[in-house]
Amino acid sequence: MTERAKHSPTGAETTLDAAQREALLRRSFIFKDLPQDLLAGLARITTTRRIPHGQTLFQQGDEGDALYAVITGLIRISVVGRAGKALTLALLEPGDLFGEIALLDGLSRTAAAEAAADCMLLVIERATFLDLLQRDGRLARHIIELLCDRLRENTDRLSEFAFLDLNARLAGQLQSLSIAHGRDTGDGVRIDIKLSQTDLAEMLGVSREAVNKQLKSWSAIGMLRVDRGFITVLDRHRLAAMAQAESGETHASMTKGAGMAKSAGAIAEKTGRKLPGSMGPSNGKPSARR
Amino acid sequence: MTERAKHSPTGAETTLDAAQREALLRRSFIFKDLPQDLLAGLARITTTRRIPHGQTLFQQGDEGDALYAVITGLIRISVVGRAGKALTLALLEPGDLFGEIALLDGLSRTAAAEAAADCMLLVIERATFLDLLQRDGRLARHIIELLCDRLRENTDRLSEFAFLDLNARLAGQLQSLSIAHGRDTGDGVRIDIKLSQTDLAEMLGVSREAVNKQLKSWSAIGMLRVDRGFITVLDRHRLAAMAQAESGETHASMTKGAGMAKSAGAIAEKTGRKLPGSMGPSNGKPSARR
DNA sequence: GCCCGGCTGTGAAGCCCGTCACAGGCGAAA
DNA sequence: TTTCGCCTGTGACGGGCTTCACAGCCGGGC
Repeated sequence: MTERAKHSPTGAETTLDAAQREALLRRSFIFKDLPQDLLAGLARITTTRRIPHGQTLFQQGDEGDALYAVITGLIRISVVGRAGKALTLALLEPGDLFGEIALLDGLSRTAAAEAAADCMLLVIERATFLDLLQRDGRLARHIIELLCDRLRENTDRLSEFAFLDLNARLAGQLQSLSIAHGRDTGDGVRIDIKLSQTDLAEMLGVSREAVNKQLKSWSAIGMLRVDRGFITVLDRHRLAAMAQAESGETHASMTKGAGMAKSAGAIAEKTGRKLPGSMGPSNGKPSARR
Repeated sequence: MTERAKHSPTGAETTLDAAQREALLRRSFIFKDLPQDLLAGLARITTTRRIPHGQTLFQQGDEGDALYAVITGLIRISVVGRAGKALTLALLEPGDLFGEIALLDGLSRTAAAEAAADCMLLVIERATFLDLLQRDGRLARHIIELLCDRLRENTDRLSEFAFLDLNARLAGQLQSLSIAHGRDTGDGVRIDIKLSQTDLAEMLGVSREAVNKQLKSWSAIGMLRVDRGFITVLDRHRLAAMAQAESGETHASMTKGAGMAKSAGAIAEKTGRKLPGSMGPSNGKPSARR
């Protein structure tokens, strides 16, 4: 695997030949079944870009003139409130696409993107992409599916904010993270990305201190272990149970038959959060609560 | 204007001729510039449906086999938490489309839809619509714009949850409502839909009591008037100011230059919440915080 | 080595807002 | 008209989180 992209220490454009770029494109479900020739054409006009850890790629409010795909690394998507507090909307991993909204509707970026690790990205310019979009109906279908996916995630997220307390949200977040970035060790699932408690707090929209205390109390009861910034989930059933708990939990036996929709999987040993009858468009990957 | 749709007391299918349906379709920006023949074809296979106030059209988790457009009335889109609490995601008025997500991606409905007033709806069956979607690229473009719009609204909503307290959110909600449903009376803008305080609470994801108290305190200082369930905004500048306030408001002079993006308009006598440079795809209407 | 910046851990104080518990009002149905 | 259900209004109380204020730790740069 001819690694020609390793140098270029400045973090600017790097070289990667068209065939390699095409292979990378195909990893995103959006592009994966475009006709060969279109994809090859697209690969030719696509560029790659390195972003060092900590650098911001664009700010909320910027012009949206490109679409990105994560090749390696981790991208954090976030918005900031007027008091300077940040809310992390998503953590994107290799294979994920981002920046599509502003690109598609031509308005300003809804959120900022920042490298949460050294990243390599694939960049597709606006004009290029829109052109391609016009030419192939299948691409439009895929974009629509992508957007629907996002919309569903957003709705879920909103429900969590509205219905769950810090406790449950944190548990849920840890579940998602352990699915997306977990590595199975002997005694539990270790979340293999370095996340400060501040990072976690910003994902949930709560204070760092509150996260700290909850984490401590859970590691006290042996539900998880926190080791130099890395979290290992030791008892994932208990974690799942926590994630279920509603704020005003009168554990009355669930009024109606409805409402189950979202639970179901989590307990019964799941890898993703898809409904049974579905077969959606998505990646195939479990989509770590972006 | 031959009103042939007034009877059918059962609330089932009503008659409305194809030309009328076509005219209605054209009111949604999604359809408005489809080629004449396609639109006419679509109108022919479209049906209308009446829903009496209070009836639910579909539940969260149902199969999504149709797309709807509101002709008259008001539709409430909401999700429920396990404790039975509801969160209202949107209040849709004539011209608005809904039910597109489940229809497009084939998964289950993300939320429930219920008539918040007697409604007349336009119904487009799944197969019909997908067929049309395949046939006309412009439709896909419009759908994409619609979805982007929704996504932006969702992100905004999420920020509000994360950054603003009840106070500010309520103010913001009233602002939006007064834009979407306000009628200018001599002494202020009256919100012309009947909303119980419970309704308001469910839109914000807070308790009814809290809404009541806030509303009282505002009417005490003359910022608004509450009269038999109808709210009139008397001092909309003050209301806008309240909507700005951040929870942890240290009114330190805003650390960075960024972050303004969302404020800007509200103070300076605005009618909508669009950024200056924008002019998005949206309806034209100010999009009442769905 | 040593200092500095960012992370972690913790306690105190307080406030926002949810829950509970009523009381009263108004409109619609009986 | 009376009743009943739903909406409004309000106070008490408590808890969950935030903010503030430190202290200790660890790693990395000089």
